[in-house]
Amino acid sequence: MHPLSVDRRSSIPLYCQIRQKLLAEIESGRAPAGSLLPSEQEIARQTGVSRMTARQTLKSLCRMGVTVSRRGKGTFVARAKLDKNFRQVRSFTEEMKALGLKPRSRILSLKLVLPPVEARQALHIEPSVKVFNLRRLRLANGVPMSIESSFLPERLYPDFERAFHRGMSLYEMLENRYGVRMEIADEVVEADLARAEDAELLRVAPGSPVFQFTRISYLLDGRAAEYVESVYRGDRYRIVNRLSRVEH
Amino acid sequence: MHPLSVDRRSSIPLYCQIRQKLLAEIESGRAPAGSLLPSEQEIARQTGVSRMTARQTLKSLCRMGVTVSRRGKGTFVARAKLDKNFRQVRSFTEEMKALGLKPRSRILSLKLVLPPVEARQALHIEPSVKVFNLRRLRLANGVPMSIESSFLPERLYPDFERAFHRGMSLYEMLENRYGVRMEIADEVVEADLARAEDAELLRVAPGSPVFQFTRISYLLDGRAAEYVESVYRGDRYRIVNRLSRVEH
DNA sequence: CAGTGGTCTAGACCACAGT
DNA sequence: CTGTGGTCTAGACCACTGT
Repeated sequence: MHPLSVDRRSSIPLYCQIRQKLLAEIESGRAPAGSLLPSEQEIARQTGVSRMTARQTLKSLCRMGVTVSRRGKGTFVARAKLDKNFRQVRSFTEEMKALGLKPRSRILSLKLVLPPVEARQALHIEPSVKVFNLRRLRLANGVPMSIESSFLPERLYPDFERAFHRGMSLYEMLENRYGVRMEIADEVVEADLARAEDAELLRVAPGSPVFQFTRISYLLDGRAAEYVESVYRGDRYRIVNRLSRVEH
Repeated sequence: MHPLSVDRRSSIPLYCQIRQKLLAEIESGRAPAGSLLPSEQEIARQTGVSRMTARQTLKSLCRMGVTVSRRGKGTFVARAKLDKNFRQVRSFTEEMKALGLKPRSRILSLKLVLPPVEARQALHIEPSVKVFNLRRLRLANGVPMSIESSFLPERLYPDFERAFHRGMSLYEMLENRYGVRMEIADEVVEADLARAEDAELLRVAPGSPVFQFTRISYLLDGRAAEYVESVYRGDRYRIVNRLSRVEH
């Protein structure tokens, strides 16, 4: 294990600097799965930070799923980190890039519509109020991956229909143009069979296995700002998750 | 919002006491989604704890997905907490109880076998070494939910075949009898169609949508201690997840 | 016993948001 | 400007693990 050190003139928080060094040790294989990381005391001694700061480093790694800590024993390296993080709000674009794939989208339709009842309930919208419905086909390296149907309340996104163009990142645009930032999202995943029209777009046989995602995104003030239904190809997509024994 | 207080004679950590009170406010509806919780300073003032302890309370709620914190703004209540937590290592029994369902199991088979190649690779076992294979049908309120096939290395669990009986919790037994505790697990979920023999056990039509779970559980020292393949009925099971904007 | 992480204190300075 | 959460310090006592 390389000796640890920090740069106190840097604007990067000390615990982040130390975390980066420890992550480098782990990713390089110098700290393999099951091995013991330096203790809080030891990190504090080597770097000159206080024990609370050293502790913050180790807790952070623990929450990332990279390590496991046990009182009286120490902090141990867990298995190699997984490529997909199921816990974080991410756009399709971000997710595909993280997997090393080239994302692309095709807009299937963009209309102002009366929302289906599920979207209306999720968005707490009165009957007869219209919302924007954006349907897109999502591709990775040119291969169809999913169909995404977003419902966006009109009052939150005035003039959306004209402002949104192909190739734009929806989340970036909502944040930059409307100052709307999704802070948290609830997602439900179901296993289903591809319906004929979806199958055609996804280029799979009708009745093929698919994931059905339903997502409701919320703002800081608790308002629902997006309702999304997506169909993912079961043969090209998998959910990966790391579980911890304890609730942090 | 009720005034906060703590009992310093209690053995429950102060931040947990405060967290319980805040959770009660949220669950009762007195602190609805989008409302502002007391600030760190305010909690410290009301309870007499230090600001760092008050802070620990709010960070903990944030990590549980109950709140969202923003510098300069405060800590806001997120939507009602979801019933299933996809992040925590849980047995089928624990999970069903959390959903208010009555779990039951039927042992389909328990044999010492040469493991399939996937299990062998996951468990890092040499060819020709045998492992225990426990196959169980899982039921909730009497309705078949899933088929679970666990592969357990013989050397970790001597005499397992004779010690394990129906009705026992596998995880409890592994911990109590063998001192083996799964600290972390990696899980992969795929969408698939029910094969004929699984469909019969699950009482669904062949070709029905199912979730295919693959789980590898690890000990503190990084050793793989369990490889599990499960098939869940797609019509009775759904994955629920809460996503946060930030990586904690 | 010494070493580990878990909790806690009473301060400090900072970046950011809203006035 | 005040108030918020984010980072950080230099101590403290505790529960748990190993020898």
